[in-house]
Amino acid sequence: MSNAIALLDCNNFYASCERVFDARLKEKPVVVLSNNDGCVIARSDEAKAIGVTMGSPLFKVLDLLETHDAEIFSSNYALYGDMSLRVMNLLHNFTPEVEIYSIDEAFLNLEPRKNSLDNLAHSIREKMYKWTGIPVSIGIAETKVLAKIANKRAKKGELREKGVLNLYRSDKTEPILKETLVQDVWGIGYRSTLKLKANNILTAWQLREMDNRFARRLLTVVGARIALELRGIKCLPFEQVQTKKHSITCSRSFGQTVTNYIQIKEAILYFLTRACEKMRKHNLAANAITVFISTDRFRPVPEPYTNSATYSSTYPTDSNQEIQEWTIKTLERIYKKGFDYRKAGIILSGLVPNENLTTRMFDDEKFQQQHKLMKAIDEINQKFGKDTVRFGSVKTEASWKMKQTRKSQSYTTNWNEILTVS
DNA sequence: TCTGGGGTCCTAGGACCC
DNA sequence: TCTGGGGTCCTAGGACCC
Repeated sequence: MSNAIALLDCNNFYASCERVFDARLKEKPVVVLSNNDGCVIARSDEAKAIGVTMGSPLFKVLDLLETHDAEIFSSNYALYGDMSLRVMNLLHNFTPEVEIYSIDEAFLNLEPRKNSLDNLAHSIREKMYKWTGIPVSIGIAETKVLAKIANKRAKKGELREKGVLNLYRSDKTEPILKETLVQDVWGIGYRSTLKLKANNILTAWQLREMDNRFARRLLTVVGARIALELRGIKCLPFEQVQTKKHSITCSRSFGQTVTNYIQIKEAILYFLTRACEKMRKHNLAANAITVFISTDRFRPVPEPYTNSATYSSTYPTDSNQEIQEWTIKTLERIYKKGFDYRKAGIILSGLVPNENLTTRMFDDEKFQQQHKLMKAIDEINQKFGKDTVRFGSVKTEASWKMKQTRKSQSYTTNWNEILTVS
């Protein structure tokens, strides 16, 4: 018998994290904002109930939130990352086969012993709440795509209280697929929905029943796989080992528009510093960098301009100095005078392990020295705080800095901000 | 005034080789 | 330069996810 797949999803994860450490927030609407305090990216049930929608710009819902005495937070990724780690680690107490899919979701590969799936799911849910304070929902089915649907359903209506729905070999699957709209199927986005609707395919059940060659022609192999998964045929592999990173991005919308080259360059080099730190933390080196800049998406001045360019090198490196040179060359190719820029970023790609990098034909000694220097700088900054040591060309305070005026404390990751009990 | 950021996978098309 | 099929590798762009 083929294994059952369970999807565990933390309810309203960021909002729930904030709640764990602040008793005041119980039964109050809570929302968490994106970077720059721009959009709502997480909502407690109470916030959903008063009509705050996912992704709404804060300025559009601020009145509503204040009327209902809601609590508003800037995102605190250190806190959420740490809470995620706790949840994921605990899962291994229940089953060895865990695939961490995102910060708040994991797939479990379960042997379908009779009547035990439901019990196991309920037990995970209860213990997870007791141990971490995070409420979770669990959906179970034959495949990942079906488990996603079961999970979504487990959060709805009467099932919400129980938080578990098991569709593995269940006769409830068919009626549920008939009620599920095609745009609510995992992997079917806006574009695919339009194509499916044009062909009169509106429900998950109709997608399941599609001729597979037609599905492939309309939606490529991606869509064809989803259709098969809906039939209970596993097409998406269960991946326990974390696959290696392929790219590292750092980008921001600016607090205000930036016009001059010097400031754009400062911002870009700041992003580069952050991305390189992350890269070395994962023991990686890059051989390519992409730089992109863009005018305001909503109010472009004088007209829309977005551009990007990539620099590829023969040798991968993990040295800031070297990548900085690539970056500046690349930025010069796309920067145009006379535009008000609102967003910029960089992507490091061609990532390889940074141990035993190929010996260079020229300047190898210089490169090895830089490699060691970077290691030393990272260690100092780790110990004494971000940017204690930095390159002279990299500024830390500037007009493009992020707005974050509503951040909670780093309860779990910073000794100075640990929870106080009185 | 105010509208996020970080990823992956797939495909088509170009460059190049035999 | 043309004639031809078959193959790989790379990149830009599209689509989707959390």
